[in-house]
Order: sequence, then structure tokens, then C-alpha cells
Amino acid sequence: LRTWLIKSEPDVFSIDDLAAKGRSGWDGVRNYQARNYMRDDMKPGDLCLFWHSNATPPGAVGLARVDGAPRPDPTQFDPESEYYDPKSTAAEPRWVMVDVAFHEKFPNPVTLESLKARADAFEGLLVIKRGMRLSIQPVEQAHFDAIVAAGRGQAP
DNA sequence: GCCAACGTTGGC
DNA sequence: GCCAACGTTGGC
Repeated sequence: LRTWLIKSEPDVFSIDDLAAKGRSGWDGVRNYQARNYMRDDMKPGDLCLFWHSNATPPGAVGLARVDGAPRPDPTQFDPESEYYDPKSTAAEPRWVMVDVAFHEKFPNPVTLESLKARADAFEGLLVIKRGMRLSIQPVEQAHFDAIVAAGRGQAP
């Protein structure tokens, strides 16, 4: 199993929204690299840091778990959706997503600032890189474990 | 609200 | 296939 980081703006879809729903399609991703991670590399059971972006403060607020095989993102076919893609067809869907299930919410969210403050321990962690906009990122196991420990309130 | 970073588009 | 223009992301 691999470990990941998935970004969401809490004003749009927060960790509490996922907790309330229990499970959700990770729809609306319109970046090819992020799509490819979902289509090719994310496997059921993989754990994902749930990241709040455009938040105060931005950071990892909990965990989601990949739940099921990749499938076409239904919003690409919906003309009413802001994610509608007229170039996508049912026969050849352009956008693929996975479903994720709520796993846990951290009692102590791990802020971007705190991760940047320990840049030596998190060398290579993509989310702390300037200009990194990718909304689905692989995370090394050791980095993942340290962030989860901090989120659960244990000394890192 | 600003703006750096960077992905996408489209003219050539 | 280059690359300038444009749009979006997302921290600050």
C-alpha cells in the first residue's frame, strides 16, 4: 500500500463533510498527473492525508482511505456541473476518480507552517515546495507516519 | 487582494 | 513543435 496527500478546499468539501457522508467520489480533479495517480496508482486501502488548502491555516486535518476501483468522474458528463468537459464521452471518458472513505480526523491538525519549520525532516515532501499545486501527491511512508503521529497529538 | 508558479491553449 | 498569452492554484 502507498500513502498519499489529497487536497480539498474546506469551503467546498471539508474533512467534516467527508465524515458526515462517510464516503465520496473524489470528483472535480482536472489535472492529468493527478488523474493518472488515481487511475493507475491509488489502490483500495491506501491512506491519504486529507489536506485543507485555501484554509486558515492550510494543513493536514485527517485521513481518508481509498475505497474501490477507479471509475469515470460523473461530473464530466453533466452540463450543469462546473467540472463539465464537453470533450469527454461515455465511451472515452477523460477524467477518472477514486472513491474515498472517511478514516479519521486529527485532534491536532498539522499545519503547513509546522511542516516547513521542520524542512530537514520533511525533505522531498511535495506539499511544502513552493509553487506545488498538484492536488494529489504521493507521500513517503516515513513522512506520512510522522505527520499522522503529529496529527494524533503524539510527540513527533 | 496580490502575485508567483505553472499547466493549458492556440497561433504560427 | 515552439512559445507567448492566458487561466488557475493557493499561500500569504
